[in-house]
Amino acid sequence: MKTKEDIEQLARFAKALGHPIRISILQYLDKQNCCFTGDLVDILPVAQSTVSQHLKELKDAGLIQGEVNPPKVKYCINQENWEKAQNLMCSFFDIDFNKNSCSI
Amino acid sequence: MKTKEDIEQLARFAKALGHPIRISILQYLDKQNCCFTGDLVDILPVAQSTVSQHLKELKDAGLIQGEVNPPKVKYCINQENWEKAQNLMCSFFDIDFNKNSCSI
DNA sequence: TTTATTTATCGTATATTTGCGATTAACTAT
DNA sequence: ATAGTTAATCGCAAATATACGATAAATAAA
Repeated sequence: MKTKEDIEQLARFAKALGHPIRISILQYLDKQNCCFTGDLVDILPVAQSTVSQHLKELKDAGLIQGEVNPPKVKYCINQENWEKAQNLMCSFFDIDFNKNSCSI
Repeated sequence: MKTKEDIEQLARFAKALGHPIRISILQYLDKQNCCFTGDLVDILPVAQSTVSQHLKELKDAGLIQGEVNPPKVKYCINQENWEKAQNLMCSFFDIDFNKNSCSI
């Protein structure tokens, strides 16, 4: 959380998290590991095109990735960026990741 | 991160964090403990009215609070909601707060 | 080839966000 | 009472976000 780049990256991640539908999508993906667009359309209270749009935003933010499996698309968390978001957020909130180092 | 309310609350917090200027403000407040609007206007690359607007959004989200000290206004982090945001974010990212319980 | 399935994209409408200068409000100090 | 200081608010413009139905693309199945 020192550099301008970190601040901007954190803001981008946070912005992507700034909608209940997108939080729900990420939560579901984290739980299920992966899923198809259709699975999300089934459980979310918005139209299919709207779900697609939110998926695109999460993908643009780098938080998820899609694997085309025609005619379906399988979405997963992008682990690398997910951890990056985690780290930035923890650093921002002063949460010490090494709390559990517990070397006695 | 179970209820609809938690999801919506987290999204509100995240949305408030979704702009570099607001991240910078919160970071500064966290570091300095408190400060006046003018201090922020001095260090941020936007107009005074724009800073005020971002402060209003952070206040509306509950992340900061202002104490009128005419003609100045002193802003601080709202600790209660700050911790709430921390908790929601940690729970969302599956970060165990009790990692440091380390009871041997 | 036609049909069905799934998802992205387009076009559109509406709402929200962002940023600015100008003004107003609320005080202090003179 | 007047002037000065600080910060919020207003009015505006431009950009972005949100949501939807309709359409298109890409493929599998018939």
